[in-house]
Amino acid sequence: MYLLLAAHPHGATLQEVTQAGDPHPEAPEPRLISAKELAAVVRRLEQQGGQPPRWIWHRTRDWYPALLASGVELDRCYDLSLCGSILAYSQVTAHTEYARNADKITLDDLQQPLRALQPPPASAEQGALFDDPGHRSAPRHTAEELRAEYAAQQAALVSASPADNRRKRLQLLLAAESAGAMIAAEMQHAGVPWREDLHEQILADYLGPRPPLGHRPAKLEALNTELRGLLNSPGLNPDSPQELMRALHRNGIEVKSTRQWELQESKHPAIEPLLAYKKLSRLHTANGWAWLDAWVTNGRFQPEYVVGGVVSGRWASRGGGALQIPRQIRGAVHADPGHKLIVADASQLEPRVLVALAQDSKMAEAAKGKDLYAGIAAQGFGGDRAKAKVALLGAIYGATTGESGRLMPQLTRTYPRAVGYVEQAARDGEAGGTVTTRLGRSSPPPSEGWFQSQQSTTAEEQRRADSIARSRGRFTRNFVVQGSAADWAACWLAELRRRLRAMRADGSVQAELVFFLHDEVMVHVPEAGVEACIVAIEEAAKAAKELLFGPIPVEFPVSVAVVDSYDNAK
DNA sequence: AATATATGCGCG
DNA sequence: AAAGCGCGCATATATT
Repeated sequence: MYLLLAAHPHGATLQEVTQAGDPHPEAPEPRLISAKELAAVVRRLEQQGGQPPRWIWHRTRDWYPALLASGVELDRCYDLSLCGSILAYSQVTAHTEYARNADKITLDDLQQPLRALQPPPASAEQGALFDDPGHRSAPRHTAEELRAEYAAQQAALVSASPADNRRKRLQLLLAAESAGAMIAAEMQHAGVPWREDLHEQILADYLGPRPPLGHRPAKLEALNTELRGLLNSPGLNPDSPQELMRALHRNGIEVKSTRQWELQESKHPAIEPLLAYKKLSRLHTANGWAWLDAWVTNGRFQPEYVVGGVVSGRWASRGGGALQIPRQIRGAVHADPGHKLIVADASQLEPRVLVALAQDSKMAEAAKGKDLYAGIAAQGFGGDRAKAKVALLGAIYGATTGESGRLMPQLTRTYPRAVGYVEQAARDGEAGGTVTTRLGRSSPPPSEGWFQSQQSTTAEEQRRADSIARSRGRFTRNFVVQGSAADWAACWLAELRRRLRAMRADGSVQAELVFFLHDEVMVHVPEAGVEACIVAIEEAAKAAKELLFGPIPVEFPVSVAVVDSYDNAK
């Protein structure tokens, strides 16, 4: 059953449609549901017997958080905004009317938030918000508009070529992207278990007691005093790069910037305390007491995950820097009593994805073991694992200089197919073309300005144009690998969600997905459910590989850690 | 005073 | 200007 939900000034319009997006011939007319009764109606439809419906809506993040807050969890959805973005740009559907009209319909339009249904009436009193005229505005999209949009998207999908399973894979991508949107909302709803007391202990150990507002913590203050002495700069504020640079120069430390890596080169006695200051200052400003106050509530860190926030298909995030939780404070991420955290990450995901994409059998040989870099080292780098790693990552990122640049010819000799694959992607990008991930997400085309920049006349302009072209080549080179890895991760996540939901439904294991970061997931689970969860994580990884690549002889191993505290994972 | 850009650093 | 991709955030600094 396909149920379309559209915003309405007084709540929502519900309409049953066919898979293709036509009005359902036997279903009743579209039905108006008040904001107040929405959650209950959705729950009833979700739980009536048989296969749960697929909810079709403009944007998952406008609807789902409120439903979750009301205790309603759904099985499947179709996110018109996210799927529309993919279909509008995908080369798999580039020939369709949908793609041609895309900039008219379109993304700008689709990505505007719907204002009609504001966040959840979590309680009866808050429901009153809806009666406040100030919060009411006409919805941007009627049910009919959304139905037509859905029908157009399905038509585009159906007219994609079935050859080589491209259509099937694109369909899979749309399903995975929509599932990802639900998972993102569910993870935000659940939050990462965060022990404020442990976090404060960590801060106290590194920085000293919590200082009054606007003051440096004791340890930073002490380091600052030491620095001022060592650099003969009594008024120095080391947080000011300009002041710091001048002070360093006065003391004969000839750096061009105040970055760590450059400072490390100097032997001056002020360097050590300076680096220590920078390290601690970073902790204080980025994840100190202010961070804790702002982002952790009732023992949970609840960042917003932005599905579709990165063109490659990776997720972005908002609030609290969820994608950059530093190692220093991971000890504060701690399972509830009687629970464990299962932290699983896909080992060396991007290189393995490259192996599968390029069908490089020689590199697949190297990828047989758990440690791909060791395998590569044994085959072509005299057993030097570090070298092998630098070379391979350099190929994926487009390194031209430095050690990894120098190692490229050696890598190319041993693995012409794998290197050839990313080289081709780079050349496509340099020429202004677009590239596509395994499941069919395409890189955005260059802007018109880009093509203009390539029409250069003078030698100086030409140099600049080449540099811009190469930069785009590095982007497309990386896009095919990073984006296909994101395809894999999306399927992994969706498959894992399915399994966890099944276990929750049969009452066996109450496990929750609480964190996701590119190639890593965290599940919070009662101790008794740990084994079942590990199986689910591993099975989901296998399933993801099959879905993307079929039965090819490339493994995507996951490393799993069962811990009380995140800092004990890997 | 408000807003935009640069710097630096954290994560994958 | 860290070789070489992607992101977010806090602070300093520049611009209006």
